[in-house]
Amino acid sequence: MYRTHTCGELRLENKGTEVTLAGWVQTIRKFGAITFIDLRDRYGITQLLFGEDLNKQLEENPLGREFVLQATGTVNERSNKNPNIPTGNIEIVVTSFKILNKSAVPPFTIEDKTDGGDDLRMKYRYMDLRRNAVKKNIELRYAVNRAARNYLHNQGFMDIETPFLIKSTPEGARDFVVPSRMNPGQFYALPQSPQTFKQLLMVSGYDRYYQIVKCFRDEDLRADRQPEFTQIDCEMAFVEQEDILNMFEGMVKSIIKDVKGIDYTETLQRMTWEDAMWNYGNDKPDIRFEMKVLNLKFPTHAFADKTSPLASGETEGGASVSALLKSDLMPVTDDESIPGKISLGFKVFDEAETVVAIAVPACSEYSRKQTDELTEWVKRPQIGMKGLVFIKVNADGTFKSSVDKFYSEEKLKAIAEAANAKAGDLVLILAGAEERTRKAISDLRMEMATRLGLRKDDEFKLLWVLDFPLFEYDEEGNRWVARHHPFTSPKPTQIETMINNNPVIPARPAGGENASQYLKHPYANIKANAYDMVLNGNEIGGGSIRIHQRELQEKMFAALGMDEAEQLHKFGFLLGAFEYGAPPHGGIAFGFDRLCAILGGSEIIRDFIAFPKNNSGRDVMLDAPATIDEKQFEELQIKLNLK
RNA sequence: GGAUCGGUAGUUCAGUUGGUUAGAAUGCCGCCCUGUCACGGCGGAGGUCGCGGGUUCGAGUCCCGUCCGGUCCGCCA
Repeated sequence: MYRTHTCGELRLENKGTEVTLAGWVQTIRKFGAITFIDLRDRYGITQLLFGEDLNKQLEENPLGREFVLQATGTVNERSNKNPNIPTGNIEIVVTSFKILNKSAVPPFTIEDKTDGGDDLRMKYRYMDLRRNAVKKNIELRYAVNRAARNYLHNQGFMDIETPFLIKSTPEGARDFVVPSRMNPGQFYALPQSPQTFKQLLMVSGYDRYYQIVKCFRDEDLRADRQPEFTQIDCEMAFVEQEDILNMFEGMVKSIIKDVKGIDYTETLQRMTWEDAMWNYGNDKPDIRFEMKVLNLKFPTHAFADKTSPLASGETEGGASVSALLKSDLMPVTDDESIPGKISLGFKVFDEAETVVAIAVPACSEYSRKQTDELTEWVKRPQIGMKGLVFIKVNADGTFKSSVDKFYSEEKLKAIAEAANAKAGDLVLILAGAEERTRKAISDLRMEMATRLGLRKDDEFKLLWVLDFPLFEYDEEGNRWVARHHPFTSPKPTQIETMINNNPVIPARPAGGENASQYLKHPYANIKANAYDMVLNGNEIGGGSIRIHQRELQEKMFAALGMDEAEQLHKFGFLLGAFEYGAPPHGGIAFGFDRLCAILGGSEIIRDFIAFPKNNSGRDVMLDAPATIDEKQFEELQIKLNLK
């Protein structure tokens, strides 16, 4: 027997017991005659005391960090107790010990605050995983896994495995492909998700399915994106959107309760996609803080139902304009060559498709240097704005703005008030093309919140975002693509629109700065029966009510530019299944790694995966991917043609 | 595909306008120490400044190329 107890369980009540522990040497503290050794395992750390009588043995068998050690001795009450660890009241007075295995000197310290950099820790991940900081992430991951399984099992869901070797259907993400030796020249693809299989399971009558399952996408990586990642994949039959929302709101609350001990009792806010874009510039808004977006000028084709609280009813080049944008300090000359176009007097706002603002709390004291720095921040290529307009709402009630020469103080005041700015706030205004500007104001909002410490990683705010557009326009391919996926059903009232309109869009006029031409097509306004769950500004889950009739599915494929032959080749099995009694169904999939990371107070999913890949998709420990043997190429009848 | 930051001792980093023998902390090795738990004290070893080329009397420092890593944009149905 290697051990009688773990290194985390002995307490004062075990005093006098003879025990044997096994673990890794964390630290050695030598004091001439006596030696302390902290012995570590998965469960904790226990101090071993080596007395004078063992000195000779220690000299003959010198210990080092990370040696695997077995020690037998008696549990003793410490004379100097350590309140920082659970076993701090006791120590083991060692009577005999055995080195089970030696260790080379580790390249970094196995401590919470390690001295090792990311790259090195990944190369020696098996040692990095010994560190408490990593271990508690892996433990949290397992806790989330169990919580999800418990909830779903109790709700009657069945875990059913689906295959990993499937067929490539190059829609959306790039597939990882696997050559087939038995079928030379042919390839499997690894699933980007078990989407079609879970739909087929609904057709088969397994009306509550789930799987915590690996998915694969051959796309570039990010801090929150890995080429292989895990989803909590779920599907239900005989459900409407409402049923799914309630079921999975329950699941996430149950996970938060089990894992974090937090009773998340409030019903999740539901926000339409359009409201999210309008008020936050983002389809996954972080609602832990306010700082909502004020729309001063916006393209009416992008927000059919929206009017600015300050809209004067005037329009300019298809955009709705707040009267506040009209300069009252500079002469206004209406450009009569464009019917309906109104000149505002301030060129930057004149030329912009969209003008949006946020009020940043308690930043009116920003110095010139700080506002300049913010301006540089929005001008970076990643944000891509040409500049930043600000209004300082001073504590004494005065206003100071970078556009003082265009706007009277009354007007600045009215804008600031409309943006909900209080005395001491700083109003930031961005102007430009719709999509870019809206993304920029969202990025700026998040950045300012981060700087102000408003994004607390121990606070959790959930949200449903609903009514996504069904289609998105791919300018490069000059075609519509499914925003969610091609199995998502449109809102029933909009099926007509989908059927009765030609998906083809006239080519965009050359040199047009306005990239949102396609937004004017009827397809742009078709909304999907789709929903995302958002946690602290991160999309943690998304799903939809699916199409379950062959006719509509064919229409959808056709809208995405697939002819009949292609449809049958890629998805014939699904279209066939829909002819044999497919029930109405829908589902959702949660990003398991991401959910774990956020619950762990991080956005870096790598830290919550035992053996992750690096930014270039490499496993630096295995040094994979790698070349394969010539023999393997021969068996596969594959020749490299590297460029 | 693109942008950007970084690569100097085992490790984490500093290294000024180009200028003598490239530093610190930590780790490692040795000696001392009977109550430490970030132990302490004294001493020691440890460097192809990622790699290749160039400019220069002289390059860790400047230039070009390249490799590796981080972050982001594109991409991620």
